[in-house]
Amino acid sequence: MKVRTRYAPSPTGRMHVGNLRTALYAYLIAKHEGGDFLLRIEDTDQERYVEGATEIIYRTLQETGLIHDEGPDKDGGCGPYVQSERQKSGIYLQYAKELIEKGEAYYCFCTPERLESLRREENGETIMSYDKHCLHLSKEEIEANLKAGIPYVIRQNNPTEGTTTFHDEIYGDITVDNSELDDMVLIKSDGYPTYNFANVVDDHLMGITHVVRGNEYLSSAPKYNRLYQAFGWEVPVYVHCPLITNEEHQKLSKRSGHSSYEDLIEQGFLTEAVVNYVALLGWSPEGNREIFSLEEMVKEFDYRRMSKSPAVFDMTKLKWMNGEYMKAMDPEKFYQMALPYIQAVIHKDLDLHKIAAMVKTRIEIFPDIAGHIDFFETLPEYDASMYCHKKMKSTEETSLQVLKDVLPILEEQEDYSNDGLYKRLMEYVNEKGYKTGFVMWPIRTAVSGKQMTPAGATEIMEVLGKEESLTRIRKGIEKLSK
RNA sequence: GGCCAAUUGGUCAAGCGGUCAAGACGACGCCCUCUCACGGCGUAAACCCGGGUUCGAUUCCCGGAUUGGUCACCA
Repeated sequence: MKVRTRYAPSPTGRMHVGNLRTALYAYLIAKHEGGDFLLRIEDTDQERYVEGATEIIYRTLQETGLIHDEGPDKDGGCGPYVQSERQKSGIYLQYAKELIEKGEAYYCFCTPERLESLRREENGETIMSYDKHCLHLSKEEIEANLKAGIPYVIRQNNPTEGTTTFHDEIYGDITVDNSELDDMVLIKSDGYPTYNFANVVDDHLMGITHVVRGNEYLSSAPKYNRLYQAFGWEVPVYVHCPLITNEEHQKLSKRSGHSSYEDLIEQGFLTEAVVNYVALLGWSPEGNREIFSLEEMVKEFDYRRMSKSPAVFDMTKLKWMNGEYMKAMDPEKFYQMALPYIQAVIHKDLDLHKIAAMVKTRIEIFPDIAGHIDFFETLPEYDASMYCHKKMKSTEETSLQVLKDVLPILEEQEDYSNDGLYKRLMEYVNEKGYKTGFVMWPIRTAVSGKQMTPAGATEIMEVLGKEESLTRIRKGIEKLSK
């Protein structure tokens, strides 16, 4: 049978990295087997619906390369793929009624007030379990209530004795007492299905073979089994993904600042790196490789190698991985992407290609660029003590001497290419019997005003050009002469 | 609190009864070097705690501890 998985997000905002990973795994499981990956929009909660959120979903899937085979915009014969549209056709109510016929569900007319009285507080958490009050309503009472237009929901009728076991590919068999199974709402009083119900109905109708979802649904999974059984449907393969947490081992929240894909992109991360990194949180390939393109992941992915325990989202490692992608990137593409960050700092007419190349192996994320190249634009204020460097054996005195020696040489020098400058300066170095750094350190300091730079002295001068380089060196001499 | 799950270095993780317990990030050190980075080499750093089972447990079983998830007319 052809593998079919789906990603079924709610349009409530940006795509959380946990959701992104779930979507990724669903995609990989399907594609690894040559199956189909579908997109279904679960918008049954009109209150939480966020304008534009559906577009974010499309865009994110597009950018990350998780291309769906079927979805609202790609009819594969299982449509509609938006739950609110499916709802209009009345399918959920129809299936719920089928369950009522079978005695697996029942109408509930309980008021919010009565429900409220069922709540209790436990460790600051409000918890509630329904008492099957309306299960015992007579046929006549139900008819009367319905006729009177009293608002109702439809609840699942779960047994109170025995146990239910369901199987998860990652977590194995999980058995719970049926007494733990609450009579969850299937159809809300507004006529919309709940997530739990719509999910089961739609997954079945759309022929989903592997249900890939977050581990937070693990505890409600037994109820799903009961639903499938009640319908007499085949239970799909469940693949629950371990949680992704923040550094404090708490569920990633919007507050984390890096909880969504778009947050990360705004922070200067590359899509490929984010996808690659997130894939490795909760899954490990065979062997020691860590850098994978999406295509390579499709080939390698085996959900049996997923882990059960939650993983901390480690920004430090993501940054490292991003740096790896930066270094591996095509130079021209890197230049294009880095350009806005460079131009935010450099307004002079300098060779931006060269500057981009300098910075390529030195940054992890794009915003790092500014701190590396700001000195090209203007020479920062710096202290004369910066000329002292014990390893280069240079002091303020020796630096002054070197700069004075070198100034006329550089004034004469016509070829301001990196190679040309280096060659000429090395002549001076050799002539004097100095160490290279002894001469280069003061020059680089004068020309950049910084402790560290993304390039050597001569390379910087090449970009700065003769005039500016000389100005800065003279300024250095002046500073050291005081 | 009930239920469920998880538990290997700071983090991601390999391991699936016998290993000096992989690898990666990070940290630290060395080399390379016109600074910093890149690159190369290396060091430190872990099986939550008890009981079993077994000739032998990180690995299997049972308890405990800890952490997390869940207990909505949200998904």
